Amino acid sequence: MPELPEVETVRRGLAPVLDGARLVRVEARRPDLRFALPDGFVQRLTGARIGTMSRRAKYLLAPLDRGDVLVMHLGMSGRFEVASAKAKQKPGEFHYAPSVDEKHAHVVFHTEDGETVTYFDPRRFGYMDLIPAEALADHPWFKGLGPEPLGEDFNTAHLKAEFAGRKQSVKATLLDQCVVAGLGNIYVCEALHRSGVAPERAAGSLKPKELAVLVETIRLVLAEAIEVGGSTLRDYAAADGALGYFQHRFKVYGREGEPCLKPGCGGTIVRIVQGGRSTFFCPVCQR
DNA sequence: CCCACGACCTGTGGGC
DNA sequence: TGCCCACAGGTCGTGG
Repeated sequence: MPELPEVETVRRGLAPVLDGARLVRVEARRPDLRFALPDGFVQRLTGARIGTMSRRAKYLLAPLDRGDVLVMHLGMSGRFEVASAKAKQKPGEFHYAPSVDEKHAHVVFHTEDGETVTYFDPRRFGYMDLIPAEALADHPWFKGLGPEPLGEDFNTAHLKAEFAGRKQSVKATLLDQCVVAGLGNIYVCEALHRSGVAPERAAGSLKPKELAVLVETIRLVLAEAIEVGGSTLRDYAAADGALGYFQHRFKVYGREGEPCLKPGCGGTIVRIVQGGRSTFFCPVCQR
């Protein structure tokens, strides 16, 4: 479920292997993911050294010493697996089974240190591109992006300005990456539930107090998810090297028909469809 | 300009 | 057991 917390968790899992690493071999096992891989993808990466892995919204960024930035988006089903050379030396502790999903292993990066990073993506909604560093900010994928929800530019004043006069539902508005960058279907549902705001409300109808609560709640929900991802990341790393998915107990998402977990609420979670996507909420405590 | 909706692609799980 | 449909974390383009 690659929303911001998952992408951040993936970044943290890849950083120890890719930060400062030189790529000695790159395999593009098919010419395209969601979009065609850029011209010379393999050649432009082979021999390049990666700087420090970073993240913007749901994009992973690997800056190269040649001036390009390798930009990666996980789409719906993208994930990485790391096969560590060191890990292979301790077969009792680590076990990597590269053939489990060979069919969807679309891109493979080999580092000078003997590490292998494999990108899997069954649905192929993910994508990669090489973009000159100086052109990143003006690139269509990044130009209109809203602030990072965990940064200081995301605050009540920002949300007030973005929500002002909007008739669109607050659910759909929060999914808009131009309003705030990195939220997805799950964490919007979770943040609205925790804030006590009904998803069908027009964004422009939220009161200042509700906006303030929403800002703080979004931060909390994402920060907690990153924390969970961090601890799960250690488990995964110890188990099989897979990155990108982890367990999380959600309060509303996927809980249709189950009792609301807000203390004293007593409501039942319902599922509706907004913009073709499922929204889960409690009609009792979300108003 | 704003918004709803279908498309993209494949896998999985539930119901019959 | 097998088949068919609904649905799945995200964007992007089209059309009203």
